[in-house]
Amino acid sequence: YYQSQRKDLYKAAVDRLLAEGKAFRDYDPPELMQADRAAAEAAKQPFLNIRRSLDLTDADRARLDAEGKPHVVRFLIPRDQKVAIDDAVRGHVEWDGALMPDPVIMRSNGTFLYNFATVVDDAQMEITHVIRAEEHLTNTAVQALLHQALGNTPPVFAHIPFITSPGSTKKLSKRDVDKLRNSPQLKKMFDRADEVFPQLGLGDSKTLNPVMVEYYERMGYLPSGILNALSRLGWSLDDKTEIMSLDTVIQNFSLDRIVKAPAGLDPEKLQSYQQHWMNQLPLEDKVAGCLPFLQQAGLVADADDALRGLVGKVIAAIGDRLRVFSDILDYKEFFVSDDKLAYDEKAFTQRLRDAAEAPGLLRLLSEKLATVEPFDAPTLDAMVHQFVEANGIKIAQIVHAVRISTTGRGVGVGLFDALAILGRDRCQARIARALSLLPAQS
RNA sequence: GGCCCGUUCUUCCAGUGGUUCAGGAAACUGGCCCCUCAAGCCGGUAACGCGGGUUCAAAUCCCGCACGGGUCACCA
Repeated sequence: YYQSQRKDLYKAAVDRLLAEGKAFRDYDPPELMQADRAAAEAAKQPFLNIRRSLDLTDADRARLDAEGKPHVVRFLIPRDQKVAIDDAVRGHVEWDGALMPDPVIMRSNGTFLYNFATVVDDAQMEITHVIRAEEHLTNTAVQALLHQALGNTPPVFAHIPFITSPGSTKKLSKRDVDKLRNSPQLKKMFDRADEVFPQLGLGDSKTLNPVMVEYYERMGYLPSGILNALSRLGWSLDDKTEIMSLDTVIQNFSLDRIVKAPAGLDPEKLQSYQQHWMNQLPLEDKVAGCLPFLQQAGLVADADDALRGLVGKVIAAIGDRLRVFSDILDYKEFFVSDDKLAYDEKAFTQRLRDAAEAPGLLRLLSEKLATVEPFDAPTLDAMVHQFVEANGIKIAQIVHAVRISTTGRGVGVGLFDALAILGRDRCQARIARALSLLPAQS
């Protein structure tokens, strides 16, 4: 709906109010009003507009109109009256009409103000509940009075708390991005944006950040995770339930369990809900969710069955380390060619360069790889343990060297899973390449 | 500044006069497990803003104070 389409409705309501003496045409120019306001402030008095135009006669108004003098229409606040609503969240809230300036309801150009249009609309559309953020609570005084003047049955109002910035009590606002960037709670999310979005060609945390809904979508968060986190902000089902699906929320939601105090977004907790719902997802859904990220990053080509199979195996190995779909980008080692594998310098040095016996053991193990049959994780696991025993070494002495040489990293999925996914040839090729990068030994 | 709203662990919630020396989750932390990182399991730390009332009994009701927030447009 557009206000511009409903002008006739608003006009009729204004005319009625005017005819009934519940509104008046105000010919005072805005500058005069501002001066009045400034004077009131200077005198430390609460501001109330001066109703000069109320003394105008019909003849005065006709003359002013003939002169082309513009006017607005103001709603005449009953200053001898109190207004009250029974808010579904906050309970009984009262205001004193004596303290409320007369609000403009129609501009001098003939258009209408939100605070008025919404009242006309709500009545005409038979709205039963107005549920909105707490920052609108003050507006409700005027709206309630307007409903009363128009003879409407007012809707039930429910003013729910807004969401605050993490670690703050202030309304979460896009205008504060720069401050938020440095907040300890949000810093990780900004940093992650800088890691992930450039790979996807989406800019960085300056273009997409955690105060924007799009951030979560582009980062590969699940709607169910976001929804769960948001649902638990300012509302609860009971004293225990944390994990909730949309259906659960729909079935159980009630206004009377909404908390009154504003709540801060907690990225850690969001992450925890997200993790839960990601773990619930069947493997094929995870594959479908991750593939677009790999493609957008240029790591894989169009999806065929073979690629889906590979991605499925990788995701299965990643397991619960996959929190959001874009996390798949942390496992590039499975998608790059052997000669393009990058090494984590620190791990490479610690596990290969500085580990005196590592190269020798690696060479031996690589030979063993040739005979592993089938080349799967359990068999590899057994073989390595045998190898460890046969050589009288500790498992740590070989495992890290294998990991860094085949995956390029010191951390990652289970080593035997990684080896099985890569397959015999690629494992041997990668080990050979890593060894070739070490200084020649006698 | 006026008006309005709010105030339970670090955070998000539970609690509507006694079954609560306040319960759950996240975070943090100790341990187990372990090829790394996670996850998982077991355990731990940690709160009723302050002051007055009312009552046999108050986190829960009342009053005041303090602090925090929202809002004060011919914006929506």
